[in-house]
Amino acid sequence: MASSRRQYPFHLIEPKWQQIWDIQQTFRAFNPGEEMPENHPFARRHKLAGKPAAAQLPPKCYILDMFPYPSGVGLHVGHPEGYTATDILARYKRALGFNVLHPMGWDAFGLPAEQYAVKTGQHPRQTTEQNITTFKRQIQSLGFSYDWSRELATTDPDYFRWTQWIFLKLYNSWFNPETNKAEPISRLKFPKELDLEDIAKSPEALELAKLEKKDFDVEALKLWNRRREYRDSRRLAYVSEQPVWWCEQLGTVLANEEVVDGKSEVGGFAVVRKPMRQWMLRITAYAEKLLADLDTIEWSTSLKEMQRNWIGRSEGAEVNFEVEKSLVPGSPSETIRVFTTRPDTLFGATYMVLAPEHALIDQMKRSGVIPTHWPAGTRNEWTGNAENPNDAITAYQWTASIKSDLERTELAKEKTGAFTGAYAINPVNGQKIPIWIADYVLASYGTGAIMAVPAHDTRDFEFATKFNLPIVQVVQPPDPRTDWQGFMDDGTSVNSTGPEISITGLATPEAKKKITAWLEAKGLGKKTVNYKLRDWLFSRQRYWGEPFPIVWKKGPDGHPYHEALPESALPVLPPELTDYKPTATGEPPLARAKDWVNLPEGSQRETNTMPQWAGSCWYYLRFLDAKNPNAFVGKDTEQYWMGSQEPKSQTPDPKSTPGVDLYVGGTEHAVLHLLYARFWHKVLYDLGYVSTPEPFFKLVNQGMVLGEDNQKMSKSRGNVIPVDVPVQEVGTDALRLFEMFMGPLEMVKPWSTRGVEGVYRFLGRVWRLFVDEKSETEFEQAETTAETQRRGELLNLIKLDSAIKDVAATPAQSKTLHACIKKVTEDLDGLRFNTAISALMVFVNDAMTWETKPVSVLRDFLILLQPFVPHLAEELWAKLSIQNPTSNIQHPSLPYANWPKFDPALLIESEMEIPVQVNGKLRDVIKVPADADNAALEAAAKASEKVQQFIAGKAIKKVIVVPKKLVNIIVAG
RNA sequence: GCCGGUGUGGCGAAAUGGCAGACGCACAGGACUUAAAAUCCUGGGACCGUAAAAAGUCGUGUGAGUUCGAGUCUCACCACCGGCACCA
Repeated sequence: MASSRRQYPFHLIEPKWQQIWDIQQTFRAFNPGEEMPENHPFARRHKLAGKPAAAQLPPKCYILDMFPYPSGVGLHVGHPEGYTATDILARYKRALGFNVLHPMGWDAFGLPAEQYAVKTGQHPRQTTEQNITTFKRQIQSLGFSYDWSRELATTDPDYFRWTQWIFLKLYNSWFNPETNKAEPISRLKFPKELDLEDIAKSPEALELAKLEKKDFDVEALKLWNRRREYRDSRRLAYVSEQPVWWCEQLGTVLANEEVVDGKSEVGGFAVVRKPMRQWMLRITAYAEKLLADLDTIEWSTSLKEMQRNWIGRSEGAEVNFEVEKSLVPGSPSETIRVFTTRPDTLFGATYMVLAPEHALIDQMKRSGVIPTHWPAGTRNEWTGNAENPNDAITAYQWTASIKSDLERTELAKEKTGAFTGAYAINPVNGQKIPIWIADYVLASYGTGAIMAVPAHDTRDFEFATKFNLPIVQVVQPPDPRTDWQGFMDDGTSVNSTGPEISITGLATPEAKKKITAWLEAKGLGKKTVNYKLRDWLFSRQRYWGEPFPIVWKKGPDGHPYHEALPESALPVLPPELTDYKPTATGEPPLARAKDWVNLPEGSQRETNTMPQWAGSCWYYLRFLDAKNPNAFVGKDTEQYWMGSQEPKSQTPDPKSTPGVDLYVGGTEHAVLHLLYARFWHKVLYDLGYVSTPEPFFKLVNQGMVLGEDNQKMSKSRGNVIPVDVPVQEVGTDALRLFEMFMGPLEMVKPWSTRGVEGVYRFLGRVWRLFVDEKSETEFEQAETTAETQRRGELLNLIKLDSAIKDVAATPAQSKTLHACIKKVTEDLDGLRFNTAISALMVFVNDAMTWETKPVSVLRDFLILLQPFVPHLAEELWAKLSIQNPTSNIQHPSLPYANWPKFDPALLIESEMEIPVQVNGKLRDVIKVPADADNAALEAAAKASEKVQQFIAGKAIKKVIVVPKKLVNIIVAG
């Protein structure tokens, strides 16, 4: 292809316009109150030059891409798909009159730069900056209309100081269940026993006493400690010692969301459960809001479903089972609390299972509920090889603890467990049921304990079958032929009558209601909602991330506690290191910087860093006000860009939506970034820092672009096409156009080099629709001899085709144009880029045959073309303007030219072609006047010769006439 | 296993319940050219026909249904893609 003649001089046109846009700052978006340069095309379009901008700005439109992680490899042709879609929309919305915010930045913290640093000693900042340079060059070569003045990187101290600031807001807030929102921690009410009765016991008094007398009130200190613990345990950012995912190869802990199939999402390394002290964010407090508010936003069903599944809400009941009293006199009674979604099956509970890590197990050992010998009548398959219950439990707990979760899930083909020797009492019928421990019950979900109903739960059924435990039917399937064993759906309760309560004969929903009410009345349980969602593990043992604005101190009794740094201490910069590995003792790399860690007054800095997701949780807010030194975003600015606004009555009539108007990105962030960002946004909303409860009003996932071989693009397959290749060979405009022409945005679709050439040919046709062939030949000859730096000017040699005249359009030409306007406009509104492009092609195919080409028609066409193919459209627009100055005076800048409005009157035909069917089969197409009434249509249809062949001599039973559409004649026989 | 999505020519794909295959790729024929490239014009679902047409029949994963009429709506099934997966 390289040897063939260029379709048009894109190699000169594209750099030329990118430079003009850059110098003119064409796509700079203006904030309320910002001064606008006199000659900026946006100011001219909206007549805002020299006026106070605040009140005058047109409605906003915020169009956002998921900002990339700048890897060293650069972009391949799959990357620009989403960027192209948003850019087309941004340019379209500008033409409609919106104030469009379309920014780009870098999600730049991350593991690859750090791993490279460990290997080579090169500072991650240096690697990151190099990668950003590469990415930026490539993205800029694609001609997107980003406002680069708002560019940001999450690794900039001016950025992450506000990430740390938001962390302080989380740290200094708690979730008040009464108001159902986050509130400052200062408003936390202490329980009575922790209330300060005596000012002398206040922390301040305590500190004074300590300093002056080297002595303190022990009681006051205890109270002070307990108050602090109480408060710290309720913060939205809190420290917790609990089993977390530890990845040895990555040298860090990971969040639930970052662990896939028992392996790290990054790198696919093994992960193990390990109890560690970690920072957590209380996302579970927002489970209900995160779920409910999905109904208020326009996301794809599949994406919403993914979030719903991840949040995993289930309604059910908690039920208390008394453990059968121990033989030790005077020992306290114990209760096992279980969660079930099927309280209606309570009569079928024939045993109980505790997770191996359940805290009650140790307590039961201590209280003697667990017997020292196997109870009489214990079956052989229940005891295994263990001498006594204690040994059995200890052995099983040990086996379970050394299993990784990979083994626990992947190898769990067969159920395992151990009998504790103890029994519980089923509250509905007083029956004694054995208590087991088994790792198919997870400590982290519900109460960590279950009542097992083997008749109506697959897992319980498997377990009961293996260990020979009783299986009792309590639900009758609606269809009597269905086997009740393992029947899990709704049916009718049977065998469900006890001394105080009966639900026999009730349908499942009623049975649930009745038994739950009874449990509540007896104090034996209550209606409960459970979520799969866990709190967000928020610390990482890494170097290249945001340090926590937290220090650790020791109380007078030596007890460590944490404290937030003041806002004035932000940003907390990471220390300079030469070695980026974790320490030999397994501490994070930051711990190597002793001078940094140990503060003069004796406290120590937190050495964990935040996860990569922190920076991306709020970057869309920083874009609004990227340079603001005083706030993470200015209040008026936030309200303008994120708040919903009444549509202003002007032409055109744009409407704004709350939050980001359009967010486009890959589906890989469904339960990571998109859930975390919603969570932070809701906290900021509760605290009054943002105007909307949801950040992203409309979200579209672009489908993946596969390699030409229909496989996902990857280095190992060797099918990766870097963006630079098509940009060199056919230009950015052709690349952009093909990205959108391949098919619907959301679909997965394969790359096609031939296809790119096809749209490139189309652009050549557009070019030839406008330019004079002779002048182009002269240009080409001049180009071969000209010096490189003068070539850009040679474009001026190219003249417009002499058929382009400043004359009125013929009716047929107007019709072609307006059909195109209608289709492109409607398709852009529906994000159907591929069909919009086909409409542009239809227009060009027709216009190529015109003997005279009216300037006004071509100008409107260029406005339609401009969002897709901005460089070529600008070049042709400029030529039209130069050669037809009078007619273009009110259109100085193509990106801000008014989007044409389609006139339905121009599309009305005088004659129409109407298909005629006989018995539903097409037999003829007849020409009729457009205003023909039903009777005339019917008569014309019957008069058709072809139709006559099928209806002659037959009885007409019925005639269906659809005005302007079709006639269908139904005949007998 | 559960949830979501998608099945239409050789290929990417279009079609408010109303002419299936717009637009493009690939292909074939022609024009221009010494020739090629580029460009322009023409053709095209399959089958059956025919010198060539016309006419006809069948066609949107499979099978049923609703309807004057179904790619589109309903039910059942099959295949592929994505997500979740001992979550009680």
